[in-house]
Amino acid sequence: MNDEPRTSRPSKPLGQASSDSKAEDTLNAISLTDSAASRIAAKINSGEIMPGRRLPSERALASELNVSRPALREALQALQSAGLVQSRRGSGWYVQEHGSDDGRVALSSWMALQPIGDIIAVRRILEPEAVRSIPATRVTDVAARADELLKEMRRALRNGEPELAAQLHSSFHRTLVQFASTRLHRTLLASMIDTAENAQLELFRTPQVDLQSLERHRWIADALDDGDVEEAARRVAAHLEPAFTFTGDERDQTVEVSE
Amino acid sequence: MNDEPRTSRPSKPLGQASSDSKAEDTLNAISLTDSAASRIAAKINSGEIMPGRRLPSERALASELNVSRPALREALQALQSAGLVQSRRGSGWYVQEHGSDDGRVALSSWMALQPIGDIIAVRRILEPEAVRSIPATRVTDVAARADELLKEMRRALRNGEPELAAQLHSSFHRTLVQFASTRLHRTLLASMIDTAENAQLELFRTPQVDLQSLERHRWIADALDDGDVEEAARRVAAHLEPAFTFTGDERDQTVEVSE
DNA sequence: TGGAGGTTTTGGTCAGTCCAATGTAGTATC
DNA sequence: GATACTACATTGGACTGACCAAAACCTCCA
Repeated sequence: MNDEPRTSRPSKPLGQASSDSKAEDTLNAISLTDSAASRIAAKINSGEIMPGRRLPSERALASELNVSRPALREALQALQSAGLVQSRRGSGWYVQEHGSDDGRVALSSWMALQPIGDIIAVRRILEPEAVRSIPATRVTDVAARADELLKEMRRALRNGEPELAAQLHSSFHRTLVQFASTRLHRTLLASMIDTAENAQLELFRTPQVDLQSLERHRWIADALDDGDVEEAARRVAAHLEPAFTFTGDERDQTVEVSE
Repeated sequence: MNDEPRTSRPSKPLGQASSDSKAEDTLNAISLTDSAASRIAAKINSGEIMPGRRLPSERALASELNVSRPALREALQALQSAGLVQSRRGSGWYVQEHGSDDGRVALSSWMALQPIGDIIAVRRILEPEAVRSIPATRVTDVAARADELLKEMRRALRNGEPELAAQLHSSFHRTLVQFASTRLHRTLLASMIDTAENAQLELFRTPQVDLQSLERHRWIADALDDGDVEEAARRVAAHLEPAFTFTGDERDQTVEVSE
């Protein structure tokens, strides 16, 4: 077949635009898409393209990086998923601003891959701290909202709606942590709470457990009703104690080979 | 499930393409790629395709989801970036196993977008807890390694190698947290420490600050030398106090409008 | 001067084609 | 009969060229 070293693209006349493409060898060995992605990421992280600014158009970038537009688009899509860039139809690709919330999809799908037990364990560290950050002036607000959610939760459980209950349970926790001092703190917790929701669904399907759970949440809310944020934080920690939580990791379910 | 006549692809006002799917409206309104990505993610998260198993081939999946292969590939690439799936050339796309470490690239690039001040603040919560998890039997090991790193750090600073110093600084912190009880805890911290390293570089370039920093790390290591993990944890927290840290966010640099 | 309307640019999507890595079945060999 | 090798089918990787729609830009006219 082709006796040429595999560095050259098949029948591509453009050849090597850069005569010194030695450092790129390692990247080329992987995949063009990945290579393009890291080269774009490098442009961004190095500050060559500042946050908020526009990248060159797809066609321009593609020719600059010596890849086809489809390959370039795959790379951009990957970077978008990672929260590095964002596309605006008809306008261009823009470098994501610092602290923008859009990367949360990336975080969430990543978090979904983590063992639920790990998530609870880390929440046990982060969540009490977030509760401690509730301003004294807002404690009553939070307590009121928590009470409301618990009431709805009880109703949902009575009506045999475990999905709704699980959802309300997530809202309860999100309510508790809404005043975490930094956005990162809030975002991480929100993502972990969301991810845990699915697993918690199991809990709410077993009648005995769901009532226990409700009681423990009532216990937390009581502390808030008293305006005792510190005690509430302690109770949240206790609530997330491994012994109490569902570390379900049932790999033993029947795995059917669908064709 | 969805048998609506979506055949007419061009000239399709994707405004109200679907007559029945209400839940998908929001997705459909975005982009075919995104829609495909979430539909695949749904397949995975719902357990329809278990971790480790193979997805249908690109051609099959594309026709199943009523998108073209390029669009499908963009979606897959995005999911891969998020750590949900992984491709094996010539074999197929596979659902990533739980707890696999490959998603860390996604986490790191996401973390890199977060304000450095936020990162430090969250580290201040997670890092002391990780230090507390050092087993009594391993404290001397950790202490020895920490001492070693500090020595190298001092040498690097004297030799005017701030990059090396920053790197060693990261290693120091990674050493402290290596016994965090869960992988998620370790991964999050590692990612935050790495991200912070770049910002910390600034510190190590200013002679006064670098020595202060060295002193504070010495202070932490001393507690470890005494075998007092609890005290070490407290000192780590103090070390990460906002007042002490560099929250650099200089947006005021000249932004020139190229072209 | 200020819109209205057309033109250009840009991302979104598609079809068709080829290449290379992988996996497999079938054949030849011992 | 077991093993090694070859040929082929499948699959991801990549490219070309084209068209559409949204956005941005520009021109021209009132």
